[in-house]
Amino acid sequence: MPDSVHEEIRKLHLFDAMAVEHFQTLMRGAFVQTFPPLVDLITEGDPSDFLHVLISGSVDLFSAWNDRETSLATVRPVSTFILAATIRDQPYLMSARTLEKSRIALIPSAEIRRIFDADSDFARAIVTELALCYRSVVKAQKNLKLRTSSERLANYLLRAQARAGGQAEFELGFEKRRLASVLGMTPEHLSRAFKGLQPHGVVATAMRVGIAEPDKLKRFARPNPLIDDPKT
Amino acid sequence: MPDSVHEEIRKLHLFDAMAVEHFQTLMRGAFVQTFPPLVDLITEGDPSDFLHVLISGSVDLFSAWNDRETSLATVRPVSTFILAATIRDQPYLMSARTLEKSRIALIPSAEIRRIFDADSDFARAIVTELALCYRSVVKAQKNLKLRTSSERLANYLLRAQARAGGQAEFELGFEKRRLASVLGMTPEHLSRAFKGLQPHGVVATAMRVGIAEPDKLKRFARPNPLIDDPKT
DNA sequence: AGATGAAATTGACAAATATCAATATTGGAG
DNA sequence: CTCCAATATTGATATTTGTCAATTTCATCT
Repeated sequence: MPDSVHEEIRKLHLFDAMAVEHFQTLMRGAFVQTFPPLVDLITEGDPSDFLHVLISGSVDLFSAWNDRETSLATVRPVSTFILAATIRDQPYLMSARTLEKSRIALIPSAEIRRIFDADSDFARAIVTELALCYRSVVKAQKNLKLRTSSERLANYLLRAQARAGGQAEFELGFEKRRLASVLGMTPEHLSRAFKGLQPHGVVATAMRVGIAEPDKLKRFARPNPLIDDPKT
Repeated sequence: MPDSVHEEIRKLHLFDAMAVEHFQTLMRGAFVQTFPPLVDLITEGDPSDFLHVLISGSVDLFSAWNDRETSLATVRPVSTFILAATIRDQPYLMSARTLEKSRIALIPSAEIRRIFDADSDFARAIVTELALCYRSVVKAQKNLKLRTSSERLANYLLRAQARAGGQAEFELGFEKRRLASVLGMTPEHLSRAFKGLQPHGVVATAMRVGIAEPDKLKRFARPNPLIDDPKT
């Protein structure tokens, strides 16, 4: 594995405080692989053999049951995924597939657990990371249970706009069918939801979205930091 | 705070490995209070001043937005709640209220964070606890996004039966209106969902539920350990 | 035991969301 | 640049879920 990747992983909050020798141990057992788009990386129910670190590209975390399937989250670089399964040495709860060509570092879970026992700085970093993950799922749960689909879309667009730097017009970033799944609705319904937001100043063309009057949209969306702010 | 309570808290996985002196420090700053039913303990958005440990009774974790409200979980003794907010020193994401008369130990969050930095055994225990919490919310999310309300009810009943020791008839444990909220539906709809499960062998009378033919119900519910097993 | 108020159920209806089929659009491959 | 296949949209309709009002059941207090 090239040193530049080491450095990038080391920069992650999860790894930046641990002892050098422990980090090197982890990296010795790890390897980097490049995957084409739409490759299944892990399948829910499988044993959690590797902690994954997404270096570049993007990954969809999803789950299936009884012929239905839903997207639970999108992983963007540089970050880890399926940390909880690794820590608990339990099967994955979600499946993962690449959305585009992606470079992923794989660190053996057994090593992670071993170093976790030996390095308390690493253990503390894991706590912070897990608490953050936990809170983000709680927010997703509130979003889903307390809001209608249009409200979820409206708030999603406001968040996407903030992520894009606050400009009035921005790229949607991924396919509408996946957005629909993330938001918990069908693609057809999403299409109509976009239309329903037109009176609130949303202009959607292909992959670009414009928010004419953010205040107007906000009056409809009623964003709330306890649901929508990824930082808290 | 009486010693018997110390012992009970000490028995919790979260506290059973930490150094004695650290545990005692925590207990010195802590206090126990008894609350009547339906008392608001915490309100989402408030700073997380205390880690709560439920000694007896039961507590509803819920959230509100825009005049709507939903139950997210029920806490049963003996366990902690709002650990993630405490660790991250961030506002609570959920509100909490007692469902019945409850005894609750309150441990100052600042102390928890201090000992967390000093005691690596404690830090490790927190990791395990958080990973468990995280996975349980992911399961709840999958339950909500992949299943219809009848399917959620059916699987809930199977889990409740397992919790009650597997007997054919068992107590529901709490009000149907709250069950409805937990399952993400209205009380009226829940009432109809119960009826809809009659052909699958469910007999519901007041607070008691009977499952005549578990296999029949399972064929409809299709329980899945990656959603329904609280242990994995 | 009877009265009382909350919770649960039922019925009629409305809204939200999904499904299916048809058409339009779009982003790439050659 | 054009065609192709996937994606997105639209329309019509079905299903699921929610709302409101009326009624019944239940638990509890006296």
